[in-house]
Amino acid sequence: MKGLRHFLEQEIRQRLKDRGVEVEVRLSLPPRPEMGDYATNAAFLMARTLRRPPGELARELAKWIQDLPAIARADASGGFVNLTLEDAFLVQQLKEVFTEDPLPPLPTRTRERVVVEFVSANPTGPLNVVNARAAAVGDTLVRVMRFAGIPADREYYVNDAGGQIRALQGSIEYRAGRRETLPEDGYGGTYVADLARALDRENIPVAQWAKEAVRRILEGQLEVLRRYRVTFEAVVRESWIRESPYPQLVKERLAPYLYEKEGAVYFRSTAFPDFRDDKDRVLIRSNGEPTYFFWDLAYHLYKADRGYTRLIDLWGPDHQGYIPRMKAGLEALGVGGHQLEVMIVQQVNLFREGQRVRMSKRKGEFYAMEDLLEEVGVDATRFFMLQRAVNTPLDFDLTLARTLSQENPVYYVQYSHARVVNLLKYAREKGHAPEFSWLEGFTHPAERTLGRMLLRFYDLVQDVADSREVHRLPHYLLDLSRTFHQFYQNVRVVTEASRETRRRLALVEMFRRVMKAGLDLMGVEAPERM
RNA sequence: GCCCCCGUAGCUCAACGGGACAGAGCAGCGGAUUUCUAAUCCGCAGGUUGCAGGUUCGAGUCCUGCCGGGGGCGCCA
Repeated sequence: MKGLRHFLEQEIRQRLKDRGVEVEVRLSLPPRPEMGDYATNAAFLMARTLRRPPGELARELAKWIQDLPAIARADASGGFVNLTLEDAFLVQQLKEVFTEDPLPPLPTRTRERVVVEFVSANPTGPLNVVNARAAAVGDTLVRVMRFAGIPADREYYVNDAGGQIRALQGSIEYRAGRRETLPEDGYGGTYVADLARALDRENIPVAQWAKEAVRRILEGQLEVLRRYRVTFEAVVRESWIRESPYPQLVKERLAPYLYEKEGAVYFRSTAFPDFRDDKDRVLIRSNGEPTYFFWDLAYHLYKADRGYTRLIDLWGPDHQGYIPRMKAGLEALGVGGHQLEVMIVQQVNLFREGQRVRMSKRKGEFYAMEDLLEEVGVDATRFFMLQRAVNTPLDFDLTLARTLSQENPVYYVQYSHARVVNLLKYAREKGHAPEFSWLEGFTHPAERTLGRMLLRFYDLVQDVADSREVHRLPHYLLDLSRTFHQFYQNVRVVTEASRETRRRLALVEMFRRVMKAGLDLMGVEAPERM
């Protein structure tokens, strides 16, 4: 068991079970480090059902578990039980958990198969900054899940059919002077003019323009994403879905929930109280054209059909109201509405020199994802995008992200990696290599603090994978960096004393591995020098 | 009018099933360096968690109402 906390929780749960007590023991960090390594509120939880005072139960609980080999001390404090771990146990864990380089992912621990769909921008223009946020989150979530032993894939959906494509066609025609007016819902960006010029010059038949434009725009989007270190296991086109058997399947399976009104076919989404849709939804318009909702259901059925048991979608805030009908639809399709998990990625506000940057100018020009990568780079962009909980709006400070200095958290973290690499290199030049087996205890408090922080890594990875709270990863790495910098400040590693040097180098090497693994999960570079 | 998200230090944000004295970074002030990289470290200061009630042994977290910001309420996608 690689997660220290998860391991201890199980140990304690088992011990209590032996005493005839069943309680979901959860360990947390005590408010102040001197109180111990972990704390549990289990006594409070037991108090309710056993109808006994928590303080008393905590003392009893402490007595029951204090002789566990991992535990040096268990102190009851109020209703809490604070645990201090045995140094020997911590060291043994460190040596066991961090032996391999690079750190290996956890073994598969579920039958679930996850597909995360994100960005899925319309192929009618360049990617924007919210797409950059969704890309960072979706990609990192997949990386973390895989590392945590949950099979997961990335997917990109292309709406290359329907009204917007007609609008694109019309917009290009207009820009090429083949049409009097811009369509009402047309696109006015300069990229449309560029496309018009190119397509015209290359003598592409006018009827092919939209198709060709979509191809080029999509390629451009995927290229920007590749530069951002995001690739997809699958890119699925709506035009392909339309030709597939899935639309027919949707019609058949939804039949019991369909009715006609005013010439249109409605899906009775309100028939599923679990998902609380306000009203029934049109599936087929009165003119015979299916709605976007219909094609989207077909697409999601296709996902389930490929063996995915959990469908995670990252949507923009303007799609909030779309969730209930989609879940109801999947329920009716037999996929199960609860299999769909929608993460709403909130907006991104750009600031430069403290001033709000207007993202959309007139004529369809806007600050695009490419501009962001060019201005602040991939590392800073990914790091900043991952730092906040996805369902809260994000203020992105371009000036700060660009700053090559102390106040920039990206460099703080990267610097700790560069520093540790340099330290190991220096040691090697002096003839010292890390020796794990010589690590038997701690000779300085900062060593223990660092070791304890390292052992949180696999716990964190599992927590992030389960909770989907990707922002906890950069926060942990920031914390871990701080701990390492403190260690570095307080503990001289390379000295004349060869044995002490080499056992300290073992701890240093473990830090390097964890930091490297953590940065990899975020898709952020781990520099060797800065 | 109804639905969803957000409101925590001057600024940007944490707070892991409701848990202990609400924590970081930045900005501010004061210190540490002829370094195994100072892109670092240490210290000081900074709070009625938007407001008012409620539930609970215990609320930033749950419930109700209100205020403020954002988004949605199409036979658009």
